[in-house]
Amino acid sequence: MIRIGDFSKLSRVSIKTLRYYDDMDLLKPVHVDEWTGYRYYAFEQLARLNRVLALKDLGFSLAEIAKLLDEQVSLEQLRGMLKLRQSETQQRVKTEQERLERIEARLRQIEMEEKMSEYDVVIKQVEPIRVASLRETIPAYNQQGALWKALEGYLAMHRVRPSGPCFTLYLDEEYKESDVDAMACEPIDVDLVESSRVKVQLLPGVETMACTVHHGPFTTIGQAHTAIHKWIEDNGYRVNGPEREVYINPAKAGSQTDPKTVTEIQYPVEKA
Amino acid sequence: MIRIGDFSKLSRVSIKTLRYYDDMDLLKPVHVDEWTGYRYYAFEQLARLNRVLALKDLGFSLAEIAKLLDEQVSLEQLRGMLKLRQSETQQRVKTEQERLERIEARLRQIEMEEKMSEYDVVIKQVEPIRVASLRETIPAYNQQGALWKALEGYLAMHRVRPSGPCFTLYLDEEYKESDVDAMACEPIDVDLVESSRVKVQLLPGVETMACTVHHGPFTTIGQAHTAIHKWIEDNGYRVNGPEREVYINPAKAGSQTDPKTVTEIQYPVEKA
DNA sequence: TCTTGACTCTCCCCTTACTGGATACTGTAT
DNA sequence: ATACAGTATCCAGTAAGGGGAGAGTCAAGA
Repeated sequence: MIRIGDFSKLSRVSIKTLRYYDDMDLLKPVHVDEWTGYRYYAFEQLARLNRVLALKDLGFSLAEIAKLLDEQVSLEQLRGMLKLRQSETQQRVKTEQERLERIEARLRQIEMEEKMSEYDVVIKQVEPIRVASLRETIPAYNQQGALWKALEGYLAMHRVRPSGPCFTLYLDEEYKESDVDAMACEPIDVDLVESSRVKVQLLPGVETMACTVHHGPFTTIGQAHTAIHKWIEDNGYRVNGPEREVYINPAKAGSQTDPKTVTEIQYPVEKA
Repeated sequence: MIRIGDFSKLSRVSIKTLRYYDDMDLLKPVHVDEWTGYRYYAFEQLARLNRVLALKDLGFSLAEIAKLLDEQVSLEQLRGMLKLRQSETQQRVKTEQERLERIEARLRQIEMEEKMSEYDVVIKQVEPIRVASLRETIPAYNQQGALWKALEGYLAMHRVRPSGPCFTLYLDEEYKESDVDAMACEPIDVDLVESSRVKVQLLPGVETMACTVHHGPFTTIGQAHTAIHKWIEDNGYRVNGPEREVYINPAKAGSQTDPKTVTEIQYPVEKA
């Protein structure tokens, strides 16, 4: 029987860690002096400690290891736990590799432009949402006035108030300067009768939505779209659905030049 | 100005997290009511929050992000931080991939042998160590008696006591049944004069040493060597130096059959 | 036998980026 | 006036230990 310091040197595991493993019931000393509290270990315990370290190295938590060692687990269970470990580790590898891609994209970006981008793009999950919508082909992006007037008038008429910020969906498959297929949406909580123009629908959620925020007048919103497109390409994504413009802080009276306007641009994407 | 719940919904960041970012000085509300403590945010703050999230996604800690955002950092510094992030992330990818290999090796092993191995192999770092040594070609592994008698006699004569467990180094490049080139080593702290047979030397440290523990008589130590060789091969390593047998709990009087014997087998390895 | 220095003990705080809960206060709609 | 949703602060906990304080223990030399 040897004391903790010697056992620590033999195993090259710190004293703190050994005491912690004692507390966690992972590796109890063979004897603890009743009066002094000194821990005494046996040489044979090195084998168990090695097993603990080996399992830790495979990615098991200490709680799992304690379970593995003390309730003797069947080979089938062990295999299952290893498979789980395997898939979690694969997931982590993937996550880190994607992070690496994003870092490299950032580095390329500052090499190219000699500055940090104005727009920070973040991937978020968007929940399904119920909206009152009005879809129409409009002459150009910046001519949505009539659309919103009609939709808001309809809601007001039915005494329904939106439950969140309104947004436009752009449904063209590709970029168009004119004759834009746009859908104005107002999120609603309650029921609402439809009309020939105004439809109520549940927009499906989006798992991976690339989002960025534009702060400034509508006239410059193209910059945000450009930045997010660039980000999507640089980071190995691909657009796979209609984008949204969410009017977080809408312009006064639909002004095109109100500098206090805040808009979130959202593109549904997938890994290319 | 909006309240924290609405800001949370807009940003899809939890209220708890927003309060935490306030505490951490990452994102202060534009206004805090003096009487109620209510936090009020402005729409414009979404942009900063997005920047925080984007940087977090690149792997920066919150403290680093706070620094990045508040002390405006030069482009050069930013590039440096990104490079650092890059190399750390590459390191993590590598670590996780190696872990994956170990998991897969374990899975293969239980498929093959239908049981968990007796021996758990762990990679450890071994410090440089000063030893008194006696090197000789001996007839077979299990005939080290004379070697140890001579070395221990010499130490006793000079009133020097070993500072740790003794071990044997096997210096043959390949496996040999007979005429084994072995070196008996006793770690020492103090100075010691050399003799024609006994030399004092500093054994260099080993970064990656594959270690396992054999618990049982010497006669069965071959199993441990077999197991560790298999592990080394299965896990994509290669032996790159002389192995050691460390006599953690030496057999009584050099007995070959003492069942209480504990020996650690150490092979210096590198990634193949 | 005494002393000194090395060891060991327990207890508490710290790390990261939050989450959950308890309890109290505030704001708004009916 | 009341109910209820929203918000506040404070405390505890997470994984796997690391660092340090203050007190007790062990072994060797004088």
